[in-house]
Amino acid sequence: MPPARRGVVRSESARSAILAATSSLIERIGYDRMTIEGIATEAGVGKQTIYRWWPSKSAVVAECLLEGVLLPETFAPHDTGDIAADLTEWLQRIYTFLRVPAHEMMLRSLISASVEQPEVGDRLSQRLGASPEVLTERLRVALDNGQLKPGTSVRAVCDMFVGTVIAHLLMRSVPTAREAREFVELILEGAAAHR
Amino acid sequence: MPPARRGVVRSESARSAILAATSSLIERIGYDRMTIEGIATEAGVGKQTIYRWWPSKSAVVAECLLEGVLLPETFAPHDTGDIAADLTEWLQRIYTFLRVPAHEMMLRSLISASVEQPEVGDRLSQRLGASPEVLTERLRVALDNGQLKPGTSVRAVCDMFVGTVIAHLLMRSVPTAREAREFVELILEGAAAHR
Amino acid sequence: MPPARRGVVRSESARSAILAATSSLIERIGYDRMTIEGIATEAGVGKQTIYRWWPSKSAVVAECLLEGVLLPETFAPHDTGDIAADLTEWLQRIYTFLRVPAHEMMLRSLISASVEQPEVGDRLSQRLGASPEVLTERLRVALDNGQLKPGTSVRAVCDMFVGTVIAHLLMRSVPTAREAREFVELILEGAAAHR
Amino acid sequence: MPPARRGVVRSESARSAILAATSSLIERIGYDRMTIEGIATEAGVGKQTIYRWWPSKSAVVAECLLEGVLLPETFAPHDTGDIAADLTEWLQRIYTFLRVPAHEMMLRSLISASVEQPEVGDRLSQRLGASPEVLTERLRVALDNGQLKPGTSVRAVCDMFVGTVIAHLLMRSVPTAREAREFVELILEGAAAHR
DNA sequence: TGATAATCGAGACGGTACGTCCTGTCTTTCA
DNA sequence: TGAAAGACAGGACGTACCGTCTCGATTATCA
Repeated sequence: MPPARRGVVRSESARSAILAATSSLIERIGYDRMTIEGIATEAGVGKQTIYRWWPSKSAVVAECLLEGVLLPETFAPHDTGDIAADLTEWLQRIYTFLRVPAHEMMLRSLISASVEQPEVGDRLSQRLGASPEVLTERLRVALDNGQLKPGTSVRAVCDMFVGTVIAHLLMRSVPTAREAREFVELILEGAAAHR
Repeated sequence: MPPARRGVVRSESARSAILAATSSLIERIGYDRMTIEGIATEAGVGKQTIYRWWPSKSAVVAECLLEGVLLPETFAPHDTGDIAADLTEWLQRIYTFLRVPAHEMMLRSLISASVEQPEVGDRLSQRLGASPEVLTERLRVALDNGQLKPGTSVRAVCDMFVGTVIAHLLMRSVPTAREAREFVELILEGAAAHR
Repeated sequence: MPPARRGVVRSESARSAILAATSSLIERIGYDRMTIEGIATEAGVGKQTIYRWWPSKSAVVAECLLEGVLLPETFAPHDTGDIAADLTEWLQRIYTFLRVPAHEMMLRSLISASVEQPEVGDRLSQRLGASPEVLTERLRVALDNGQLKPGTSVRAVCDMFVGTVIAHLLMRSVPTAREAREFVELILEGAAAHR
Repeated sequence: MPPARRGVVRSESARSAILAATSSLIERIGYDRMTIEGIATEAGVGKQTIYRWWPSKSAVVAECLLEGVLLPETFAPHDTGDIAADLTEWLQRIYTFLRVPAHEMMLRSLISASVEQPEVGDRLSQRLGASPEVLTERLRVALDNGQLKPGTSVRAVCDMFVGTVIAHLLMRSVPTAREAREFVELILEGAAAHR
């Protein structure tokens, strides 16, 4: 039997207030201008309560992403059987989301956080649907169906998708729906089974 | 004719000392931990001299990139006639560069700076060779040679290359030389002229 | 033949603009918050033009006092033959002047300047009429008339008058007309010829 | 009942270190050249800890005076029964003290501080012994003894003493012992009961 | 049923950096 | 060649946060 710790347990209400405050602040003022003190005040919590459970601002953000407090929608590609159509629609959905300035800023904030904390980057690409569990799965299905050329590196395709989204965020140029389609075609033709 | 301003002109020695100090600091401690005061001290310059000419830390970094003080090598792809070989070699050169931890940190720093200042992002991709002036040119040659399928969006290909490099930086996973080759093949097959 | 100095001579208009600006600023914001740069801007003059001719802010103020730009009225005691009445009226005139807040602040400013530059203190007491040339003269007349006891130290009486005014300025308690009269009586009885 | 504040209380050690540092600096370099940053460094304290408890440099000085950290001796006049002798000795003691350059500078510093903060002026005259509690008491005794003329304004006499000391400080002319005696005689004769 | 132990809110603390303001010097151009 | 304009190195300002700490109050377990 473990030594069975004594004393008050961690307050769930404090924890969720912190995550909510973080989420709210990152949307309103962005990651860089958000401060630990600001989070604490917004959450009605002592600063120490944050430092007790998280080592850094970026760690709090990472947990926000994990909990879905931040970026609640998950951009998983659908499966209609047509891989090109599915991916195009998925990419367009992401770009549509990014056309809302608050969303664009928030995602750019998450890139900042990723620089400090790689974990945030992982969770971010997970949310975008470009994670092993989601996009990979969809691509594997396409591979099995013969829609992709055997031997295609699923990971490379993922990286390309995530990378391009990030590159566009950094350069502040969200592509049009048409460009998104061209982009998918470009990649898929490389990976397509040449019938 | 302009009113012909009177008084001392901007000091070139102060300007270059600031850029040199910025470059040195970003390599040694990274963008986030670098401060304006630190730059001023390192450059032997008053803080105000920095604020007089640049609005922010990221703007100084942008000018460093422009001047080639930071990241002096330009990763332009060669032109041996074989587009696949050239791009592979180019990508491998970048990844080799990134395998030096100081370089990796510096590029990650530049991503941080890009979040604040889109201009840094532009200059960064320029330095990586993935700019209209360099990579584009190489791709256009390949297009003309018939090595690429007509109608291929050169910009999309560029974005993909830059994006992937950035994605790998954020996730701290620099690909091997073999993965770099696979990656080029994947993209180029999509864009290749099907002979 | 004298060496006949060449070039533009000192600009009188610049000099007077500087004194006027100093005077205006000291009235509006007080000595401590007034800056050399502020004077230069207000006077439409280069900073160096001030530094060329005066060693410090307080020296400019001293010259303002000397020129009568600042504190133009001179508070000389009259001579009606009755020394007590004359000094009482004189002191009341000063205290009436000080009851205007802007004047009180200005005089307090001049105390600040005196701490840095004793010359300002001299000029200040001169303006108040408590200088060798004015008050002393009036007292000497009273001495000769037999209104003051022989051997009275005229300088001591002056110091007492100036000192009391300064003490009241520092403690922000400007005496009433009645208190001023009592004050003169107190001093003069000590110095009065006991008939 | 007050809301019973929670959390850490004010650190007494920080407070006294600040007062000690202020006192030391004002003696060494004077009020005007003393800076808040200098005090903080000297006291081994964060700047904010000073700003948290005092609104300005002069307020810190005022508290130093109150605590007796600065100017620890109090120049109270003695009571030997002879009011003239007591006051003369008292004034001479002050002037002897002022003949030490460091002391003279310190008192001049306190005049600077008084301009900004009237409270400093009050405390200063208190320390000089010319406060309601000390000099007044001595004069009242003299009044009761019949050494002073009934109706003499004790406050006026006080103001005159303090004022003269301040005037001499500003004009950098510390009187000799003989002048101090003459001065007391001048005032006291005015207030003396004419036997 | 206390004593013990951990959490909580609050916020003071020693620090670092911010971005602004001013100092006193120096340099350039104009009249 | 004096004056305006204003850049420069330096340094202090007062503010904002950092991450650590201590306080008193509040639970929850252990003895």
